[in-house]
Amino acid sequence: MLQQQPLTGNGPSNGRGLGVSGHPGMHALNSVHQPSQHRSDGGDSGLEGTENGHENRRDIGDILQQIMTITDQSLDEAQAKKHALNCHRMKPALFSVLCEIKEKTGLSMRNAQEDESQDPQLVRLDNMLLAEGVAGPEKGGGAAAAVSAATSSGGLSPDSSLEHSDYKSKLSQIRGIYHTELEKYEQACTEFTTHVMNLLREQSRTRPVTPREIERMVGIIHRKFSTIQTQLKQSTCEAVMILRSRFLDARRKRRNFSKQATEGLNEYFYSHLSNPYPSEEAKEDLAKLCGITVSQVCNWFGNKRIRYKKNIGKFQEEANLYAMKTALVVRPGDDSPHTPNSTGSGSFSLSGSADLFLGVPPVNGEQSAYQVGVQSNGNWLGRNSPPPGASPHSDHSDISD
DNA sequence: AGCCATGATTTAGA
DNA sequence: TCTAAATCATGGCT
Repeated sequence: MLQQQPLTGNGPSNGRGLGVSGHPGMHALNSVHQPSQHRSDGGDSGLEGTENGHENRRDIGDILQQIMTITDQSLDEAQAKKHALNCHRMKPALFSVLCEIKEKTGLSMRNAQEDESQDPQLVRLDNMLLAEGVAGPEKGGGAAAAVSAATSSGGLSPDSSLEHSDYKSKLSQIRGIYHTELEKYEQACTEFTTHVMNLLREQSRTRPVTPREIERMVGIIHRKFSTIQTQLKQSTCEAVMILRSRFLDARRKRRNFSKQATEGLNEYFYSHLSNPYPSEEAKEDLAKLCGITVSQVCNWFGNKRIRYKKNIGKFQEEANLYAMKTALVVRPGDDSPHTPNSTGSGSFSLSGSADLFLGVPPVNGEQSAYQVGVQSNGNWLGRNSPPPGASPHSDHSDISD
């Protein structure tokens, strides 16, 4: 590399100043030019101390002169000069001077602070897309996780597999669009970068283009495209969120339980009418039996209790129906206490015997056996909350006492 | 469309 | 944390 020292700090330039003194970085050039005005001075430090140094300074001054007058010449002349400059033995020196000047100009300052540090927002979006199964590997992952989360927390019954596939297909649609767009952007980015790099390479024949400048330019392009990508990711996230909220919003997708499930729940309810508070274990059994979640069982019992209590008369018929049903399968003499499903039979008939102490369907609108039994015991209908430790395990005895 | 049934959610209390 | 009670929101029937 050529030494730069002799090119700077050499006193005032001539009045002509090469016509470039207005440029922010051109004071250096002025200084560069200056030696040409004092060619005979000699005796300076560095290169100036040698014959070679004098020679170099004179050459650079000549080159700059030529550059500055180039616009006054015809195109052919200019081309010839350009060629001459390209072939000039001092070209590398001038080139490095210009590089140094460029280094100090706006481009280097402007982008200094833009240097990469991962955008936290982008990281968040990436993580979310990964979690949702939009980004990352195609199979399993987020989509399946979202679906399983939906079933476990939202309480969708297994027969909502239709919705699952719907959700999956919609998610894969979003995924498809996302990846297509992402690919497009990446391709465009690559193309554009290549184009710009070619352009810079082309320009590097006539002006100094440092690798760092190319790097910065590429950085700028990538940042621009990354902004677009962020927007794409944001939109994708929004789409997934909307899809998810619709899918998970159980209210929106409320489905009545299957007849079998409702029957199972009712059987338990009416056979434990004196204390319709299933234990945790019983809830789990019921959930399993009815193909619903434990929380749905809780909801159902909560609703049932309050609605039954509010309008016992309305539920009389239903109560009688289940009383008959249950009575039919009661085994005479079987009074062993157990949870409904402890036998694993899938029927609540055995435990039902406890509350069927009257077991007789009422005739034409009279108070039902359940009603009499429950009220005479002053149980849950008369209180605001269940007794501490209320459990179906103990409720068998509280009526027959 | 209107009504009722029903599953889910919210709020307050113990 | 569980429950009662009120309320919301949807399904399904007429």
